[in-house]
Amino acid sequence: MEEKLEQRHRYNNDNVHEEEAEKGEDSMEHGGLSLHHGSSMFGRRRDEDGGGRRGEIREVDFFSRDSSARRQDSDGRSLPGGGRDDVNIGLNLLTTATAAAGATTSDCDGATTANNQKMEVTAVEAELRRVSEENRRMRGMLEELTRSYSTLYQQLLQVTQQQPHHHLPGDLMNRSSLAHTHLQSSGVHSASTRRLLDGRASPQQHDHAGVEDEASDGAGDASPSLSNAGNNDVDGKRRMSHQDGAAPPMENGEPAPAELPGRKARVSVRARSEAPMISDGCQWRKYGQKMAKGNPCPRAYYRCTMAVACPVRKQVQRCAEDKSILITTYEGNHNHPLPPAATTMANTTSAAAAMLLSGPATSRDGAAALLGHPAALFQHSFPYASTMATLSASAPFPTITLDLTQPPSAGGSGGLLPHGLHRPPAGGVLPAAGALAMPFSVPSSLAMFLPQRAPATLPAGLGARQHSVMETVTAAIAADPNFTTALAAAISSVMAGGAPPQAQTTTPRGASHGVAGGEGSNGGAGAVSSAPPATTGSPPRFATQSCTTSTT
DNA sequence: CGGTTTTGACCAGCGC
DNA sequence: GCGCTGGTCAAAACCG
Repeated sequence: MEEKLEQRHRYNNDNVHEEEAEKGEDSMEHGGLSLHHGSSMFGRRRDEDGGGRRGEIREVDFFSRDSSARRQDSDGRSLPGGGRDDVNIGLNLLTTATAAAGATTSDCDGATTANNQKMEVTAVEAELRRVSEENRRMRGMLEELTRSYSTLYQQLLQVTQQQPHHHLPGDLMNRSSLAHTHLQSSGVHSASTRRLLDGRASPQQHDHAGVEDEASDGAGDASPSLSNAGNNDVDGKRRMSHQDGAAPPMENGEPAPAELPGRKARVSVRARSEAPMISDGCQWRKYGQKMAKGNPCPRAYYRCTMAVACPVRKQVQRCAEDKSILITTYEGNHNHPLPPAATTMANTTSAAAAMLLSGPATSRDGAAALLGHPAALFQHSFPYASTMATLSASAPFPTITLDLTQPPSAGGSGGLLPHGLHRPPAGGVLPAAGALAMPFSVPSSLAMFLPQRAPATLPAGLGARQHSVMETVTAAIAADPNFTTALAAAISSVMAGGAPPQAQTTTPRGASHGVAGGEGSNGGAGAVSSAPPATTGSPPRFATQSCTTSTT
């Protein structure tokens, strides 16, 4: 517990440092901002309401003044006396009455006082009535909101339920994540709902999902992670030894995710970014760097450090063909709660990984064959995200590539186009940028993970942050014919703290940050499994020293 | 001082 | 067996 707190604290501090050093915004802040933004959707409304309410209360408290002001505004001239008509009239009348009474009876002081008190009581009662009415109205609004949420959620479930069973694993995972996010965000933890979600899991996925849920609960937070896909192995050697197909045993006492033998999924996220790093909401530590064959830019290896034994790793490398593209490959499951900023990407990558692993393919080549339906599944989950399931000829793991290099603007209609499945060039897990260019635009919810997009796509730096939550929602909706699903996804991202507004670019630390060419981070992927702290903000720094990267 | 990055060494798998 | 490659380790350097 204390460890977690410490880690979070550290996370916060780090983010703060990064922000201060770089863009002035860190992932945590993103998280915070995201939350703000996220809540702003409702919160703003609430604020407005509150303001209105406050205004109303002020009216009550300073009624005469407000009334006067209104008068002046509407009439265009000041009506000092008239402005107080409503309120003062009463007083005047009272005074008049009192005076009149006084005229008849000289000892009216006691009566006057009594009348004043009576008036005060009446006023207070009236105010109480008004406040009560206000409360009733607010309660109604809350109920309406709750009802709307429930309805939306039900619709989401229905939509996802309509999918063919074989699509369930990934979908379930995604839905589960969404649900968890929603539940967490709304503070509603319905056991029945969870059961419903878990129960829908395919037999294979069911156990895993259940276990994961439990684990997540234990952690006090859902931890969408890459995957169930897989590779929980903490160390590469173990992973290597598991390549024979044996499912990873247990990790941290947690049963390894159900995964088809011989398959280890990886989720690769391609994001166009000139920035050194994109933050995916997680905290990473670089543990190695290698020059990869066929790519002038070194490949950096990162390990998630948000939890002591988190098995999630990621590789960051710039695309050889297009150095403006960062390729981040995620592997493994987070065994810890993720910050809000990390959930969206985590959900996305989890779904992708699960989809890849849940396919019928039993061999590497077979995996390629399975790409068809997973893509469909993924599209269902994230219709507006382009996905390309690719299988590397050289990699022992099936890899699905999420291409987020297309500008959101292209997306609207593009999202409706069928996905193309590509086989990566031999010898490379990651397809060339050109070859992989996809017809789909990046969903706003995911776009937020892109550090800095090409000028055309997103305003660099702070500008990107100015995207509103509503933009995210509308973009998602616009990109998806399925309103419910899109809305759910958008809300999920918002509630998860992935406020679009912040371009989550991780800021590189120190000189390493920059990447000129290097691998920056991209965290985008992180989301995949990790969504690191996003740092946003200030203009990216480019270090000329190396192509590699940075941490998020 | 503690955490992160750098970087050369080491290990394992694979193809020839 | 050897070389290549991918991936990881770990000591030293670096940084806040």
